[in-house]
Amino acid sequence: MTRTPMTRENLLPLLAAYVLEHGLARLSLRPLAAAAGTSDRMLLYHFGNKQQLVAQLLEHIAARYTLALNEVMPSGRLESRAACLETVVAATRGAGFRPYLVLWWQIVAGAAQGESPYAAAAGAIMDRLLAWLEELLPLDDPAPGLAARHILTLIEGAQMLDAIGRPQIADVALAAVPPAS
Amino acid sequence: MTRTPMTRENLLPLLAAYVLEHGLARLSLRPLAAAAGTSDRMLLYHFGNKQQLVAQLLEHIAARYTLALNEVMPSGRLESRAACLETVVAATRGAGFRPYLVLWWQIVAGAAQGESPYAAAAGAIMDRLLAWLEELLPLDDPAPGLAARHILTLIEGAQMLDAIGRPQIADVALAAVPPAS
DNA sequence: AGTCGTTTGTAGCGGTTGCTACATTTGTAA
DNA sequence: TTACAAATGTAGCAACCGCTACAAACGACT
Repeated sequence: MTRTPMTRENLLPLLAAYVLEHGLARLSLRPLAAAAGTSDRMLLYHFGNKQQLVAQLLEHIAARYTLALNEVMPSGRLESRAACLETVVAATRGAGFRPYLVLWWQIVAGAAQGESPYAAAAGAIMDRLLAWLEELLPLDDPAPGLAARHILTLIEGAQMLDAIGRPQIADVALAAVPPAS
Repeated sequence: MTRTPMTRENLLPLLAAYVLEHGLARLSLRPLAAAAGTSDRMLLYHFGNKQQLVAQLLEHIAARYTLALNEVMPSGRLESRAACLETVVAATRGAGFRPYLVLWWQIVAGAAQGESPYAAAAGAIMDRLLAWLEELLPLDDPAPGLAARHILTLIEGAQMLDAIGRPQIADVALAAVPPAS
């Protein structure tokens, strides 16, 4: 029964799991600590205060999110922009992504309000997603940078419409052919 | 000095103004009431409890939002899909819309979490925006329903990217030509 | 043996939260 | 004038919040 020392690093996954289930909006230290098998005092001992805890948690979750994407996604290039769009949409609409997406819109809301840790996490995730989209596009695409940004914008709009219960609007929009190629 | 009777109806605009400035995420009754010139007890007297207050507030704000759109937007039809996209983006990127957009992403976050008043408000706003986009498209557009949905999806994706501090991505995406017409 | 960082126990601070109890004042209609 | 419901003032409840204080254990390392 060697008790693991509960450093910041091996605490973060437990905290992230709780946050993915319960969201960031009404996060409070005591239930969070209980879920991770500690006390609020220990969280403050390790992270200083709640702000810093949340900031580190956002970094951790942003990293996890891109890892989750890598697992779900094919590694090779696809044959067209349309295939690229379709593949990403199909993957991110899977049931396993729901918790991430609920959290995602809370992060966006925080970023929109100007809270910098949220904006940083959201920006990092989008940058990663964009780079990853470019690697997915066919090699002969005439303008991969443009295409990737276009597809990303469409996907995010569609995900928002999904989130608020208007997937039909997104479906029609996504069925429309993306620009040439 | 005839004291206005402070019914629910003439209280809502004052409450909405406060919420537009301070957001919904950390809304609490006492500061809200103070801003509207009442007490928390009166708010509960009029609205029953906080949940119902927020629900009515969301309805009110959704209505206001579409009114604000109508004021900013041209009434006639435009000559192309591209012009339509450009016009809406320019209007919603104006400084006057910032408070609405900050609130908007909080509503989306609430909707994504499954809170029904938020989903209802968000859905109503998107439906209205969609109908309004269809009326803006040129009469000779071959598929106005499809075009409106496509443009709406793009716009919302772009607004999210704006909100998180990545307007460059949105710019490139919006510069790409929307599908034929 | 002694040191040091980590973990825990116990307890509480001052503040805010949504909400309620009770008594009182107002405006209006019979 | 009386009656009654709407509106308000004052006061407080129990719960929770982030955070702190102080002291005692623990473990690993020198």
